[in-house]
Amino acid sequence: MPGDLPTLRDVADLAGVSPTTVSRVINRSGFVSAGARAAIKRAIDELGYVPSASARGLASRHTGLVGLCLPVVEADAGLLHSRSSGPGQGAPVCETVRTVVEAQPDAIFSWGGMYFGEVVRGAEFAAWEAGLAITVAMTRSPDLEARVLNMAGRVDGMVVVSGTLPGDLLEHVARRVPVVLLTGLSPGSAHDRVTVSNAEGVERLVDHLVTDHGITTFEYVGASTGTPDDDERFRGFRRALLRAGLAAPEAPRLRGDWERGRAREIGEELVAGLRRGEALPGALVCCNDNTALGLLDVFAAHGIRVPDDVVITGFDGIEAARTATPPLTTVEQPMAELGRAAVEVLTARIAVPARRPVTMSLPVTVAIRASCGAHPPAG
Amino acid sequence: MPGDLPTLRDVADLAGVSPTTVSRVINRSGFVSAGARAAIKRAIDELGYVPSASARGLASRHTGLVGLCLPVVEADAGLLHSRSSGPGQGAPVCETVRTVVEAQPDAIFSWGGMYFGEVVRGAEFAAWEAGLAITVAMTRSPDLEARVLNMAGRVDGMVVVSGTLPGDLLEHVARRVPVVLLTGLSPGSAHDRVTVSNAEGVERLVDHLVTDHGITTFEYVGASTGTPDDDERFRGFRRALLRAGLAAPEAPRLRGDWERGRAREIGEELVAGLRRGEALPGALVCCNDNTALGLLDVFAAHGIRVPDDVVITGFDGIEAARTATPPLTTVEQPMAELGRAAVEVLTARIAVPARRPVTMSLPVTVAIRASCGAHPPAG
DNA sequence: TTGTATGCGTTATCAT
DNA sequence: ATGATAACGCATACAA
Repeated sequence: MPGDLPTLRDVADLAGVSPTTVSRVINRSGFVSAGARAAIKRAIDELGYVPSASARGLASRHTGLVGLCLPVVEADAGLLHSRSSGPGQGAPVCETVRTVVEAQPDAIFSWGGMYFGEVVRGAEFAAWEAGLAITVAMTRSPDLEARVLNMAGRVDGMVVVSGTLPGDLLEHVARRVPVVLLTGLSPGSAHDRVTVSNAEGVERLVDHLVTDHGITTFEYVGASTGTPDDDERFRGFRRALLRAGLAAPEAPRLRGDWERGRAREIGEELVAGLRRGEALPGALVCCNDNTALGLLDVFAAHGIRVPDDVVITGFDGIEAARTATPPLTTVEQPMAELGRAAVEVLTARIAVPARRPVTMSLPVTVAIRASCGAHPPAG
Repeated sequence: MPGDLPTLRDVADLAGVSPTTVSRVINRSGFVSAGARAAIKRAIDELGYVPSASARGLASRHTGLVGLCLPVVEADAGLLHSRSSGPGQGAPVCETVRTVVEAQPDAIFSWGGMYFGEVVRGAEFAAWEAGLAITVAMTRSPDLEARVLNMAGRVDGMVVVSGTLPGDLLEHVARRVPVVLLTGLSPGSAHDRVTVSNAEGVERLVDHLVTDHGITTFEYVGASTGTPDDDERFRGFRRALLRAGLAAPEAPRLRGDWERGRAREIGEELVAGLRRGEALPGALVCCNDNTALGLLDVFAAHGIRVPDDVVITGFDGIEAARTATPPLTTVEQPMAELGRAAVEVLTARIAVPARRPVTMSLPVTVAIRASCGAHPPAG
């Protein structure tokens, strides 16, 4: 068939050499005469030849691709809902301009405020450095298993944000390709892992609250039980309090679900308690920024002043934390570095499959801002 | 070899059926008895079988992958520079916490302020809906050609942000897979294209400046010559002025390069001119937000008040535009929608290769904010 | 430095 | 509903 794509054999024929020789120049294996190389290059762009990754992968047993499994977050479902007629029929040209005075007042951007976008960027960077390409998927519900296995069959290794895959699926995947778990540790698991210093971060943050702001009563606002990152962060919280000789609960007494919506409900309950005469703690240390921002929303609505009436802190360092009112004191995770580190650990694992599992913990940054009572840096 | 991965044939043997039948259940082709299907499923997860995408792609002649070529932007090179020892040897565990009072004062995030992150997100969404996966690459310099062709050989189609690939490379790629150009039109090209209403957006914006703010003198701050998007935007600028009966230049008299850094230099020149007695125009209409933000930087430093002394507007709608001081009036591009639309056009093209090229233009939103003198919405 | 032969794991075609 | 068989396009021993 003339409409067919040119193959390596076509190039070889046109250049008057054997397929092997063509393969050699494609793979830069050397041992090719200058003349042959030139003839082949000419043939390649005369034919517009592009090597088939499928055939290469099949023959060489590796693909040069690494996969990234990201969680799907709150706003993602709601976004991108404005279905148009679709590009299927004809030439869909629409020339419209809308004018708005203030766009997306409370919009929560997806990918966790581009939070995971940063991870992708770091991962892409590391992959590029290693001569690899990346494929990305958000693990959405219908058909999750088929799609994830599909990715597993396509890559040399996968980075999985922990918690995004059911355990059995994860193990199925891991039987085929190396897996690096990102952020969050399930103790005893046999996989490589990249995480951040969750406990140490919160510990330093609380130290600051105790030492520099003299706060003595604390409440931790956690996520649902059994979430490794949350557990770690609470551990740091508790440790700091105990070291300071303050009372510390055995477990979080307030629990959200990482999301701003649920945090608002918790905020409302706190306000209701306040109305009943229950005092607010000196500080509410939240498991993440979204939770803290939700509380901020509610307190602002009820005239409760932060940090004057209560101090609020977060964890993550999402963009919205910096631009919140007041700006949020938080523990910043190096998201891009996490992505990069995960891919670096993965490539190391691919190179040496037998090496025992490694855990890499990245440093975090405590960002002191107004929500804990800090004054803006003197101009 | 026992360390080898199980194949479809292994599954067939264990289930006591032929490879064809196994293939049928994997591909949901139907025509398989319930008994056979059950036996096969059991065999699959007993063996931990995962189909090889390479083999599938080779046999079926399509991969279920679409590629995204993104441009590499200003800050990307500088970011991610903090090389550590690398995870290569041993277990690299570092537990550190740094404390900062205010992080990244002027940080320009990469991916154009996550600008292209939004595109990726939209593309991933559309791909997912179509049962496809995506692979992403920033087209970095060393080895660009090899890497891009690599992607081309791996996918069923590619979305290319226009301007990121040299023309001959683009054509090489396009000889093998369908290509959709994103944003920016090179007239006469034979590819599908997705863009936004550049001209209309700026036109409406200038209309607003003329009608509602009574501005009569304008200057357009463009990008380097021959940039399609910039040309379009200038066209809208000029059209609006002419319609209003105002003087309009034939071409931009001020030119940056899309980046904040160069924009600052332009700003300095403007300030120098002012010192020499040249008046500022009523409004500086910029080709993009970064350019506008650069001007804002310089004017703030020199005590020139925006919008009182001069009005500044942008284009794009990046996050930094919303949080700038003052918030920037701009034309917002629907980035995620662009990504989605591009992939939708691509899948349509893959389905019907012969159809003639389509151009899809997405509506933009004029976001009126303080930098043009608008008052915040009444509470 | 170059060529020959074989097999990678799946789908597709054609039978049955 | 199921099976046999032939590609698919390349890498990789191995031979020359």
